[in-house]
Amino acid sequence: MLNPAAMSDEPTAGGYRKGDETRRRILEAALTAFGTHGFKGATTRQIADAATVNLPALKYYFGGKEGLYLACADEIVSRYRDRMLGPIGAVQDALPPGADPSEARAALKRVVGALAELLVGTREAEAWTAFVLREMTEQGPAFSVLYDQVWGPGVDLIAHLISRTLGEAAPTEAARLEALLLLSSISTFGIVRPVALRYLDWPDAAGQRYDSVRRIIDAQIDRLGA
Amino acid sequence: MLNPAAMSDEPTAGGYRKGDETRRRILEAALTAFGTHGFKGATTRQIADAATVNLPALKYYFGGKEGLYLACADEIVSRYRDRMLGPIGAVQDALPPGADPSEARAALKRVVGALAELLVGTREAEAWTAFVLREMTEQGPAFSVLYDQVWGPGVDLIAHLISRTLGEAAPTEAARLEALLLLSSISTFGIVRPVALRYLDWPDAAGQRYDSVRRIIDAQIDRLGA
DNA sequence: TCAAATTCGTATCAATCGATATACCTTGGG
DNA sequence: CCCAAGGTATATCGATTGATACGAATTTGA
Repeated sequence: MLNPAAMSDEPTAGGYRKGDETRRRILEAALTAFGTHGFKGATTRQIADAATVNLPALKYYFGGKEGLYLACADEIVSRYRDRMLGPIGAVQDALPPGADPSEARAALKRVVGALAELLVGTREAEAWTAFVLREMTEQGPAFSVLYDQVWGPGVDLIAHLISRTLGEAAPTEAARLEALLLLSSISTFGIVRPVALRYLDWPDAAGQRYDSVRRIIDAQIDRLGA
Repeated sequence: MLNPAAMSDEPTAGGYRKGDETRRRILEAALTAFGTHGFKGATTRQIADAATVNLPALKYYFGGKEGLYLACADEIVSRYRDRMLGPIGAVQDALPPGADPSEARAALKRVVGALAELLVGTREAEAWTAFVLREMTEQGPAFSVLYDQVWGPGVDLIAHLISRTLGEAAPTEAARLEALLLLSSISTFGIVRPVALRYLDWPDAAGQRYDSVRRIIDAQIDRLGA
């Protein structure tokens, strides 16, 4: 086969090893570049250079710039699921329909905590968050997949947990708004992290520092419905 | 004079009237374009077309694309001041050093409310918010002016009011973090407004709708220190 | 009204970017 | 060892972009 990009999303099926590794390097470089500079701001040469491959490799593996962009979106969806589906599933299992509001509050803390750790605590997620938020703003080619697979479900889940925390049967408009604002604050803190760290005089957001963020968010959740 | 861009930031001094109007049209189009698509994403032809001028007009009035970008940053600073300096001054006048925490809380509500109205309630501010937040992320040529004149003072003020609300003499790290998260949630709601409105089934963010946002933020402030 | 300053429009250049034609090297099954 | 499939590298094309040379049109003050 001449062009892996024409087949399924997964790495080359039969598979020489080397190709998958190259593919991964390109994807990694593209995530950073697109996240930092946006679709138009990132150039294919920049990405190829950062991945230490030559220009045609991008076409070879992803069919072109837009294909690479969409592959990045899929990768973000995949990584989001890898990190969040566990916590989410555990929460839903531990929260039967008739559960207590206090249990819902604890579940909300767990989910939001996991999300905050992902978005605020890891340096790599900076690019993903910027990528997703940018796509929510510009509504580019990857909008629908990111909205349907990441943003929408994320807000829905948090809105649902908030509403359960408040003792409601189903999310009210206020609960959904509260969920949007909560998710927004975490997302943005992820994006503007360099500036936020500079403002707080923090060298990084690891360890104890990240705990401060989590403590504040937990306090916000504790005060829900007060 | 051949090139107004070479002189002071303000509209042509001696001044033919028509030039100022053209200059304003270009600036308006550029704010929208840069806010929506970023520095590289927006093209000079696009901006010229939207402003119904020809291409060389951009060089004539702003010296080039980057000059126009910086002029946009200055314009944002200027508009931010026009809308916020009033409320901010009123708050500081009404809040002497020995004031009660409850007064500080009311002041915080007024300032954040004014900010929320500006960022969430007006459609034009969508571009400004996107512009500022993008610059905080990418740290482009307009970073320092926006950080020094808008972002930094804004967070500082809110942190200060939060700390006063909590009865502290000076902002602690927790207060500054809380301020960052509060400002982040408002900013992002401004950026992703189209998506947020779609999620909430709102046709727009005007009137009663905007009141809902304000009510939630007020409730968050009420719960501060609880 | 006239001349100077200002503003606007046409045409075009040079650089950059995404894409690709084409040939060469590498890998692995037989 | 061979050869087909997989992977890499060089060189270049066409389109777009920011910039600008140059002159025409308009506005202002005397």
